[in-house]
Amino acid sequence: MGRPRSFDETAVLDAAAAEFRVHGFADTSTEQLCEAAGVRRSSLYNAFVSKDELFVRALERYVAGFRERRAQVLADARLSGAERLRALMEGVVEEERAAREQGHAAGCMVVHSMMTPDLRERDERVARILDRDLREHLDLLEGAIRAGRLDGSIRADADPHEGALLVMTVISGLRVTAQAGVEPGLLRQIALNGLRSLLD
Amino acid sequence: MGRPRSFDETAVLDAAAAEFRVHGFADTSTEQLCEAAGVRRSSLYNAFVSKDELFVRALERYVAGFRERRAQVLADARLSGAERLRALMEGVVEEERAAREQGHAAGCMVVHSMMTPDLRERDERVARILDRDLREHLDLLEGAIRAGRLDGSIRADADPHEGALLVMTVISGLRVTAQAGVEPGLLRQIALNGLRSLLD
DNA sequence: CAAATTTTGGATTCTGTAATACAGAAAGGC
DNA sequence: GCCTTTCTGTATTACAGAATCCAAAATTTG
Repeated sequence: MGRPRSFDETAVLDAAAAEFRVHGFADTSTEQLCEAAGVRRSSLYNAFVSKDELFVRALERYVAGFRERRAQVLADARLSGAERLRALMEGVVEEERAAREQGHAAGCMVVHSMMTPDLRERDERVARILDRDLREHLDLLEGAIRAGRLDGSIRADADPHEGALLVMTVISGLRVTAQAGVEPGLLRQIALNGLRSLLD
Repeated sequence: MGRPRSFDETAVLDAAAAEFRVHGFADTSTEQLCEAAGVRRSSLYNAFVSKDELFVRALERYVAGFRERRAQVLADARLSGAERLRALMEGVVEEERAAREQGHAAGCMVVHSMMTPDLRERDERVARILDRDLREHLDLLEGAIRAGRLDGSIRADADPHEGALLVMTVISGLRVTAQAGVEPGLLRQIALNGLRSLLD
């Protein structure tokens, strides 16, 4: 009963995440969010309590999306361990390439949130989401690295945990480097070189 | 003539940079800045026009400091090319170790500023400073890599430009990873593994 | 001592923006 | 046709934080 919602809640979250990932929390106004989502302010506040609440939900959805795509790649038994890592990096590069076509870098909600301790402190849920995402990401990466050691595509002397942290570090670094306007082709090279300790 | 300034201008800039590097521009209030610098608001505004102006000057000084320390290491003819890169990474790790003792990660004004396109747009000086810093950083790195290729400490097939970008990427990535609370020892391992394509 | 300038401390103003309020139209279910 | 809910559009409020102002004390030079 009552008029149904005319917009897709998840579409709004995606639009919000798209803004937050490039501008970060503080530099994204509710105005921008309405604009990007194509929703009036009243509707937005009616559906999502506050900017903080919207951010948390957008972050949740953002990491969930990555979690899924990551799992898809990193646990794909058809690929060797090394191929999984390469495919993962390719995904990042592709994202940056697509963003570049729009005239900016892709940005990253996780990098922004990690770099902003105040955000984590103001809402413990943000900290929880980031911690969980990190753990899961590292677990998947370690799995892929172990698989690679078994199938011979990854150096046998590579430590899975250290290797996983390296992959995370390179991805975060790429997010920053991409902001300088470095071309996707170069980003790919950087990514592969960065993982050389695992792949050779 | 007149009462002399009782505080050291550069000390205030350093204190401001210390705040900005962990909280970023938007999440640092003028209150915090006064507090950190031990200066009254009136004095601060008297000496530095505005928060924006203070930020630009703090950023200038921040990158100048790094520029100097970098040049010291990366152009040290007594070290092999590889040793210079290792010393550079050691500096980053050491910074994070020191910050960790204070209970937080070191942060980075450059990473924050790079990730915040709005900042670069609002003040072209910020863009100029970042661009110049990037160029100089890459130049120094390329020099060290070339030196390493000659002295045999760096792989002969390493492309200097790609290598320099890799080093920058790894450093930026470390700034993010450090925020997750990873121990300095691990950070060092990550750094070395990340540069494996150059050092082996 | 006089002039100049900064400091202190607090009060005040200004501004951007998050958030609320509201009236009427629209779109469903019962 | 009635009830409920959401939508549009605009207007208003609330608040945080940047910036200004001020009067009195302090510290220097000449």
